[in-house]
Amino acid sequence: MTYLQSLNDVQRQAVTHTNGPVMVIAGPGSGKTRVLTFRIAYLIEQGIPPQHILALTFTNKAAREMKERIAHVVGSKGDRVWAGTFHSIFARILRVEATKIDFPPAFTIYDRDDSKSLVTDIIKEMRLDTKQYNPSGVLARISSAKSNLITPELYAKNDDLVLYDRMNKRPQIYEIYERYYKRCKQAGAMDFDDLLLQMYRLLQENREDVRYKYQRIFQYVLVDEFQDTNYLQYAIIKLLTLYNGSPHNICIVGDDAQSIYSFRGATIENILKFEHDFPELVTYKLEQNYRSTEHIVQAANMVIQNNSKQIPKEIWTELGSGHKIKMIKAVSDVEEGRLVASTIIEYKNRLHLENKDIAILYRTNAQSRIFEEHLRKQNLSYRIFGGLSFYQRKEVKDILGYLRLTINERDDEAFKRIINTPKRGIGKTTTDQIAEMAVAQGVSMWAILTSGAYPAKGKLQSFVMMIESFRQKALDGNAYDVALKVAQESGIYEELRQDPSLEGISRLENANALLDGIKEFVENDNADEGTTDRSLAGYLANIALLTDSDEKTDEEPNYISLMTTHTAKGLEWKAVFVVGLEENLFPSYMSMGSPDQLDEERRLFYVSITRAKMFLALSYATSRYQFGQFRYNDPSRFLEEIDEQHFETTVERRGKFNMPEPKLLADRPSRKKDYEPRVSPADFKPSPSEQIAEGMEVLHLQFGRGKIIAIDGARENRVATIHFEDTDDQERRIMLRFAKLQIVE
DNA sequence: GGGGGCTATGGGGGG
DNA sequence: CATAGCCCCC
Repeated sequence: MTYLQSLNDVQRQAVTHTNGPVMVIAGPGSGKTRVLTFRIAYLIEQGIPPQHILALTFTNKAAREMKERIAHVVGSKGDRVWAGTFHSIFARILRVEATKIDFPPAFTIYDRDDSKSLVTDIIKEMRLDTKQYNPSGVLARISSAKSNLITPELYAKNDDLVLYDRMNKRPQIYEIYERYYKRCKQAGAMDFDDLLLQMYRLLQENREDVRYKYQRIFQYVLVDEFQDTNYLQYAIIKLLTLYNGSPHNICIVGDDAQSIYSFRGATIENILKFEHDFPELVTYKLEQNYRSTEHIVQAANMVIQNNSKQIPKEIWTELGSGHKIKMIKAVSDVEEGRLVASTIIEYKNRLHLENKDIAILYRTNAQSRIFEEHLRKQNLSYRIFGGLSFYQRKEVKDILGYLRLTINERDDEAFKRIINTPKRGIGKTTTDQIAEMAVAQGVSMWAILTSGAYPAKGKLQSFVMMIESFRQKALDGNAYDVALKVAQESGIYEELRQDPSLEGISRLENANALLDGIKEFVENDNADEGTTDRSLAGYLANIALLTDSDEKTDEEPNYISLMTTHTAKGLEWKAVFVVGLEENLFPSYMSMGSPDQLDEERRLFYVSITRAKMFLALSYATSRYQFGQFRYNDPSRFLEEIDEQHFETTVERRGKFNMPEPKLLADRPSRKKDYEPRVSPADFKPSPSEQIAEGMEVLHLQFGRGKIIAIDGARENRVATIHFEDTDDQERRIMLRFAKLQIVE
């Protein structure tokens, strides 16, 4: 057990305290993954059979890393540990137990697009307005209800929820939820939340035999990133660990300061409830940071102190004071891209860093483009994580749609996707009629075609026969055989081959890559991802839960990483650039309204800066193109929370913080959420910028009515000084090239 | 009834 | 800047 010697005292205690409830509060870089994996290895060495250990994580990457490191210590028997994401472990169990909760074993997993399209259909069927009942918003309500274990029946009976919806002029959400729930069930489909909700139902509802079975299997339960669990996830964990006679062998690991997923229902309440539910709990705090040098750690400590609620702890490091934080200021998003790219080149030369040592972290995916352009210009190789996943590309989803309908004939979302893809002359009118009949009769669209309810003649007949031939193939062939037949006979291959454009070629490559992936899956008997199910259904379940960051790449692994701050959690690099540090972007304008949400943005910033081992650079742009408009934002409040002793350069300061190009900014920082248009966009007709002159009265979408006091600069660079009476009587300087202004007659 | 092109609209983070 | 809805033509 030599590995135990590599741990510090607290880490070792957390590893070897195996019986009873344990909570490990693990600061950034404090060796959390080591503790988790060594704990599992230690359990196995103590004689606990690996198949009785359950380790739940939030990402596939974390699960994979854990499994690899367990295998490193205990060898191949580590493979039998139940280690995976909540969603993948539950999907695996649900597939085995599906019939007990009235789902087909080959149930479909609806992704976000499927869910959204179904919700949109339902809203339209109910003859409601899709603007008032914005599908994403409705889906968010449904998702949040599910995460809080509120079924459609409970939703309708819940006064708070119903009142809230009524106040928001969406009183029928409860009914949409009801219909949505029924339709998923009818389609033999589960959305991401259902993987949790149905798992709960499986264990809870009159299924004592099933519950006992899994309580017996999972004798030791570990939960990573516990601060990110929602009410429902904790409810499931309790069903597995909190019962009469339970040894309470549960270990939760997390850090309240790194809780960044409340938007998907995560609640810090779970930590408080955990202490209450398991009173004999023993807590260990990992406070020594082995990742970053002092300026970074202290800056992080300072930032997080501004949050009101937190478990007291002080992160410290022995790695020396290290380098100070670099501040990069740009006048525009484009300049920010250029400066970051040139700083990277300088770092590489001066500090001998490689691409793989460097990351650029941004708040929103939309920011990636500019950095991408500049890195390419400088011949720096990079990889963008997140964004459109491989499995979300059209050509890939089309093939997957056929495979889905092949194994689950009730999968209406797949049906709608492929009925006329590629074009085979079955149009909207026909599809709508089939869909309408299916809803009216409470059966699947496929059933409408095959029961004779809708005469399947000609093109429809051929479609039915084609799908049936795929089903036949699925019976006597493997997943790859079916996929190949689909690609060839559906017409997808043909269509892609006929597209000679670069984009078309790349789409054909994607289709081929998908087939290769399926082949690999079929041939790989080692069950590396904890899946022993090599069937088509097994394949589809597996990839439904993969994200972009899980994909393998052929490229040599020496690239600069670009990803969102959320995706970066759990990762580390020698040099980290956190970019776009502006009010309304980071913190996001969506979070400006509530202190709780601002605290979460701050935790996100805390997570971001603690990814850096040696070099941290923070950047912002005073103006950026956003939502089709040039906008001016103040530097992020988070920057002011770091003491200037931690910054590399002392710059001329304006108040606490220096603001470049002060002339382009309003007199005082305007930290207001006045992003509601002051002028109705429907009535707004921007005038050509050449026509705008001194003395005119103009309208601006955000700032409202104003008078042009002066114009200076020439041609493209004309800047108008405008006095807006609607917004705090402020004067703003706006570049006419970008501003959209309407002249008032 | 089906297909293609255009306009309008909305836009956060993820399994 | 991407997708949905709409209009017009076949």
